[in-house]
Amino acid sequence: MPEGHSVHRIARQFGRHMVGDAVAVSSPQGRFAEGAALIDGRTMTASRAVGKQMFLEFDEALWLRVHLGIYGAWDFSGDLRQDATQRAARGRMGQTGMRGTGDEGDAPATVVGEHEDSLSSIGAPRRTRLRMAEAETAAAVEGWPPEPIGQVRVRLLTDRVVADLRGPTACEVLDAAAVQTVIDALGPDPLVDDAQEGEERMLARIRRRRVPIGLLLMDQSVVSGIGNVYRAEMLFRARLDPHTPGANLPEDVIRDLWRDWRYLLGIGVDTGQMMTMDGLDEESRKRALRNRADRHWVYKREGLPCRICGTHIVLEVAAGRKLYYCPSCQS
DNA sequence: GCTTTATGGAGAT
DNA sequence: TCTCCCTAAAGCC
Repeated sequence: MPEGHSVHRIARQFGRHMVGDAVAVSSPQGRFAEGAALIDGRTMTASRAVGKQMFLEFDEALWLRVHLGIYGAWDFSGDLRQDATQRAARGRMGQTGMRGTGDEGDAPATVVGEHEDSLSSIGAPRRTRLRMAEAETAAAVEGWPPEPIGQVRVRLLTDRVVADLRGPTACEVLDAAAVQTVIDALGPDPLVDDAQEGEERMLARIRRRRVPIGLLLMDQSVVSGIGNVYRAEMLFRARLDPHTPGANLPEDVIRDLWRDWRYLLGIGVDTGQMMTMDGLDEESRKRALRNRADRHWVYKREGLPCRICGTHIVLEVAAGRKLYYCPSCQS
């Protein structure tokens, strides 16, 4: 369940491991059989992310658009090695397979790990494999390519790497014009748009709305990539009442929101985690990495004391989504 | 075992 | 504002 940072990370994964290669495309589950046939065997030529949307280009003509929604996930397995330089640059992500669901470091059980030597008898490339259901994993690690586990909507397979997609909200093949139409409808993304131009776009889109800022930050036509976690955390960091209409916000407050999003997204893409309490001492930082409950200011902390003032964090349902905030600090 | 929950969004009303 | 869809894992007997 990704916000913008993980979608960018996934796009980057495809850029590293599949762009430039011929890809066998299939739909083990069957629900994407027609779409898969359109791009099967083509070479992947580009990988892009805008907000929570990802676009994979095949042979410079057809694009696969994927939106993961709440449940969607990509699982990579196979030979995910890089040369030494790239590997060092990638940092911890290079150590394991990757599940594109968000905080990759969150659940230790998510990654089974590398099996560098375990399959040396068949000379298989080093592979990593996601744990779906524990009992099935051992079998899945054997052989290449691995058997799809669970409901795999799309499988992208090259000589060395396989990527399985499950549970996406959107998965379709588009031409370039249709891709542009989708992108045009989206608000600015700090990793796509020029910093200044993006700031102006977000500012304009917020200032003309009477809708509460708590909803506007989640509106992908206002600004791209913010989800429920970043929404709650950004509002706290700005000490903003979520109910404030966008049009009532001073211009510099909105500019600061854009800059904070740019900042947080950068951290998220670099680390794979939604670290929203920067400036922590080392011990707190380690604790935050170990334990999701220690990672945020307000998200999922309803009823707990605010880290700043001690007031109990409030949970309110807004437009069907859970909104967390401190009624004292954010007023 | 069964129920609940999740970092989304589209479409109907 | 409501309903529905998508799937896996955590939580709760």
